[in-house]
Amino acid sequence: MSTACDHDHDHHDHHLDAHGVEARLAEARKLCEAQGERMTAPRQRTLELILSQNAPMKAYDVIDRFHPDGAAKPPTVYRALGFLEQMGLIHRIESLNAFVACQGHEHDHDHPEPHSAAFLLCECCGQSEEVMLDLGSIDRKAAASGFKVRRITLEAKGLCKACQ
Amino acid sequence: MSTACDHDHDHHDHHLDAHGVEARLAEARKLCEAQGERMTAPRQRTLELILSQNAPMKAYDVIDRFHPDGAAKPPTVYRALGFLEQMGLIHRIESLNAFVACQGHEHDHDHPEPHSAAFLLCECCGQSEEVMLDLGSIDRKAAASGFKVRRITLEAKGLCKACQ
DNA sequence: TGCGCAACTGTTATGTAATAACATAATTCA
DNA sequence: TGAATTATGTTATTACATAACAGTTGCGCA
Repeated sequence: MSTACDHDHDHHDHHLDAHGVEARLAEARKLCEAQGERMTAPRQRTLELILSQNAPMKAYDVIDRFHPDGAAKPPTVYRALGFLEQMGLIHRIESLNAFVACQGHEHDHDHPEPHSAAFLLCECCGQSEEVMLDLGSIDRKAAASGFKVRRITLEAKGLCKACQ
Repeated sequence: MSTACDHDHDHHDHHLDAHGVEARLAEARKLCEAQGERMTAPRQRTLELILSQNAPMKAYDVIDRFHPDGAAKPPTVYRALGFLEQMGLIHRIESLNAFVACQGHEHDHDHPEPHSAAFLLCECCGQSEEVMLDLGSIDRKAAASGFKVRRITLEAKGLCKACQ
C-alpha cells in the first residue's frame, strides 16, 4: 500500500476530535429518526469508530476495536456497515476494501441514500478526500451505449499535497 | 449480484469465438515480445480463459478452469493476472473482484502499461463495457486540492441496453 | 559450452474479507 | 397482549489474496 517515504503523515485534514465525533453522531441520529430508521448501538459504535479514523478503515479494524475487550463478530459489523452505507453516512472504497465517513457537502443529507461520490486516495499516507464531480459526461457516454447508470464508483489514486 | 429478470442474457456483444480468442492471443504474444516480456504458458492460459468469457471473470473461476482436470494453485493465477494487468491486457474490476480483457480502443497498445479505464457494468446480465472518458475534470478537481492523480478507477453500475 | 544470474513457476501454508443460516431478542402496532 | 417486523447473537463456512521458499527455465557472457 504505502510507498516508503520520510515525511510525516500527521496532516489530518479530516480528523475529528471527540467533540467533532459526537456532533456527527448526533447528526446521524437525527437523520435516522427523520427517516424512520433506528440508530442502534452496534450501528452507532461502528460509525463512531469510522468517524474517529482520519482515513478509510477496514472492516476487520472495526471488528477488532468494537469492544474495549475483544473483537466483535463479523456479521455484527458488516450489517452495521451495510446500514450506514444505505443511509449515506459512510462510503465503501472498493479499491481498498475499506469504509470512510461521508464528507459530502452538496447533498446535505436531503437525500440520505447511498449516493455516488468520487474519492482522492493518497497512496502514501492513506488519507482520502471526497470530492464532488460532475458525472454528466459519464451519463452521456453511457447513454450513447443505451446504458442506464444507477451508481458510480470513482476512485483516483495518487499523492496528496502533503505527500508529494 | 443479478436481479431477477426474464429476458435472455445472450446478447454477447464482446463474445469472441475460438478464432477471435486466438487472434487476440497472437496480438498479446506480439505485444509481449515487443516489450521484452515473456508470454509464458500460465499467462497465456489465464488470458485465454478471460478472453473466452463474455463478462468479467473471477480469479477463482480462472483457477477452477485452468486445467482440464482439476484446479490450478491460486498463486499461479494471481501472478499471471498481475502480469497481464501490468501489460495492459486485462483490467481488474474493483467493485466485482473480477478481471476482464482490455477492450480499449484509443491507446492501441502503444502504451502497454496499466492504464485507467472506465467501465459500464450491467447488474442484470453481468456484462461489462469499457469506455473511454475524458478524465480531465477529475485531474482538474484533484489539482485544486493539490492532489497528483496516478490512476483512476471508474466503474458505473446499472443496466445495459438489453436488460432495461 | 557451461557458469551464473534473473525471471518465472510450483507448492504449502496462511492471511484477509465477507456471508449463509439459524437462533434469540427488541420494537412496533393492531 | 400477541403477531409481525426488524435487528442482533452465534456458529460455521465461503470467497479472495498473498507470504515464503524451493525448484526450474531462459539467457547473456566468460
